[in-house]
Order: sequence, then structure tokens, then C-alpha cells
Amino acid sequence: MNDFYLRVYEVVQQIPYGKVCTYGDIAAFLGAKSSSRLVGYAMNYAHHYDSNIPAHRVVNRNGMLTGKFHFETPTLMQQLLENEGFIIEKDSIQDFDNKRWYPDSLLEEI
DNA sequence: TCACTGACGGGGC
DNA sequence: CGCCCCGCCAGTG
Repeated sequence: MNDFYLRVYEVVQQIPYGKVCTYGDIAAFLGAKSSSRLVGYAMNYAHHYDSNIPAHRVVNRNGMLTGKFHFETPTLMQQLLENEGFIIEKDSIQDFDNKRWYPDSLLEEI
């Protein structure tokens, strides 16, 4: 566990209800554009750090639920997202572009 | 100790 | 277009 992971978790916890973010966006925001893979790895390990991290709100650049098999059940990630109003078909979030949230918006709030 | 494995993404071909 | 390759680096056996 290092600082990069902790910062990933902090960003993920800022994702608003009803919005999603991508691994790449988080990596780029933390100044590690080429380390999007590590963001995914951090999510895999997230529950060891804090079980309240909304890992289901992080998907890949195409809006697909690539991490669904790492939840308690393979359908949990989709269920959580549907509870927040998302429409999902074949592991893909519909109207993805309009549901995205970007970490830069944290800077605008200041 | 070392090799292998990924919740990714961009670039080359 | 689609497919392949590579940077990235903490865990695991």
C-alpha cells in the first residue's frame, strides 16, 4: 500500500451518486497517465483498505463493467449501478458519455 | 529470489 | 476498422 493507492481511493470516494469515472481518468488526474492499470489493481484491493469505496462507479474507457467478477457476486456491480439509475446492457453502460464524471471537477469546486 | 499475473489504455500496423 | 504490443508495478506462489 503506497500513497498512489490512497490517492486513488480518495478520488473514487468523490465520485457523485449516479455518475461514473474511468480508470484512465483517475490515473491521468494523479499524474500517472500510463498507470491506469494500477488504478484497476487498486480497486481490486480496495476492500482491504475501506469497504465503503464505491468501486462500482469506476469502469473502463468504453463504459464496460470489466471489474464485475471481483465483487461478491458477478451481478452485484450491475445491480448497484442500476440502483443509481444506470441502464446496462451486455455489461455496457448506456448513454455513457452523459453519465461520466471527471476528477478535474474537484479543482473547480475550490 | 524470480516469474507471472492482471478492474487499463494508447499507439503501431 | 481490429489486433497486437508495451509501460505500468503490487501481490502471489
